Amino acid sequence: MAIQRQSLREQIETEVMNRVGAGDFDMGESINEVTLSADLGVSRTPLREALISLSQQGVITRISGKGFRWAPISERDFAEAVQIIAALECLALELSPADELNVIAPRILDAAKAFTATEALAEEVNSHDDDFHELLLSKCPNRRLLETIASHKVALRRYEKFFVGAKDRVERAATEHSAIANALIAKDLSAAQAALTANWLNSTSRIGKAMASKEGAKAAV
Amino acid sequence: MAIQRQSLREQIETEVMNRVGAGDFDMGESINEVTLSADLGVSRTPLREALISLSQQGVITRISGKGFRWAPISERDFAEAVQIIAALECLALELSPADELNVIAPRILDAAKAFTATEALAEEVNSHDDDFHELLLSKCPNRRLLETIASHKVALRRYEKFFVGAKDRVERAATEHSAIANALIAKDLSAAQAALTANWLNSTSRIGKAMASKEGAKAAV
DNA sequence: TCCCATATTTCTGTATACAGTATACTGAAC
DNA sequence: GTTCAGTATACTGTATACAGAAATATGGGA
Repeated sequence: MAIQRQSLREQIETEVMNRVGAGDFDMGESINEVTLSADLGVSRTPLREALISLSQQGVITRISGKGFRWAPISERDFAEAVQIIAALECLALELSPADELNVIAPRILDAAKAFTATEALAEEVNSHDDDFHELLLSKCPNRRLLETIASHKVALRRYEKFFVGAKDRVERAATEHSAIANALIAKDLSAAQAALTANWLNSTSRIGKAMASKEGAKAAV
Repeated sequence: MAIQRQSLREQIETEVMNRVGAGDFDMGESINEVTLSADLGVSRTPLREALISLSQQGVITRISGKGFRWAPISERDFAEAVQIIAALECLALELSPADELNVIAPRILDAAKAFTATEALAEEVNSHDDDFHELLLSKCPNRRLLETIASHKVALRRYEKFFVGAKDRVERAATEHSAIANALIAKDLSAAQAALTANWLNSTSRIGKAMASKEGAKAAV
């Protein structure tokens, strides 16, 4: 049994990010360390350490003397992160040994198709999406690269709540992911990269619309 | 007058990195928080916060329960970081508005040539190198990207000491940088990207040799 | 001499305490 | 009513204290 005593700081980091994903915090607002630490049932020390870690990942901004603040969200901010992730995932594909990529290509296609089978539960869709990308990059030998990608994806969790309502999300993802997988099966790396980039960049415009409509709904209340 | 009271944590971070660049620490070894904080004349709290920040940048690794450790250096580790930086700087060029890039292209060439004029003082060479890349990316509108690139470059400071002895470094850099600049002047973005990538990847093989010779010198003592 | 168990020390991870700065509030002058 | 000064409060940044886990040293038995 592999009980891995996780440090409080790490637990706090994941818990905070779960709450961020659930939309429990107002992005752009400042963070009260005392309140939050009390809410989590821990002291300020490990909380601050977790917040510093998250600020390095772009989830939080820190202003000297004024403490921490949830990094504001915007379509532009989302686009910036996505541009980086897309480029890095393309690099990861490029660095993956071609033969190993061929071996897993069919499985990647399966993962892409698995989408359509799911019910539209938001969490389940997220999980499938993560699985797909994880499998896609699983043969990349550059571990630092994989860590960097993961780090940037953390920042995107601030936008999770905007995804829940998207009806056509499942179909789109399945289509786009299948395109990537098929390109890999055809041993066409640059086509796979193009499809992968398209997959990411498309999400930007989707988010833009989702944010606009949610903002409208919010204003109506 | 713009006095900006810097937090202790930030000062520690820069001081620690300066010492890393100077080769004051043995990479791969564990970090004693008490000793280091006493040496810096601060308490453990801001030191730990700085170390956490640096661990996010890949300068330090942390093992639960065993504290911090200087991330080991190796040619492979260097190569991993360089692959990422090269890809991200290429992306930054791609995202820079073409017209703005044209405007600064001559200045970029000047910066490339400025190299040859310098004496071979290690610090001055580093500074020129940084200036060149900073100017090159100055028109990139994706701020997150620029921060990410900077973050990865911090990790490379662990290898600074291996650069000092390189005689031909100045000429090589001048040549490679000029190639980048000339491609930009010719409005050939992909050629510029190729030259930029080559510039970075070349540094990997150079580091490999430098590490081998320094290691040999160390073993001889 | 080597190995293992136990004791001791060291060090990390977390909580608490304190100081100084930023913010909010109150009240008086205009 | 508005503006400014002065005071009180809240909060961050840093230092210190404490508990528990690792690492190291000590000693006895094979």
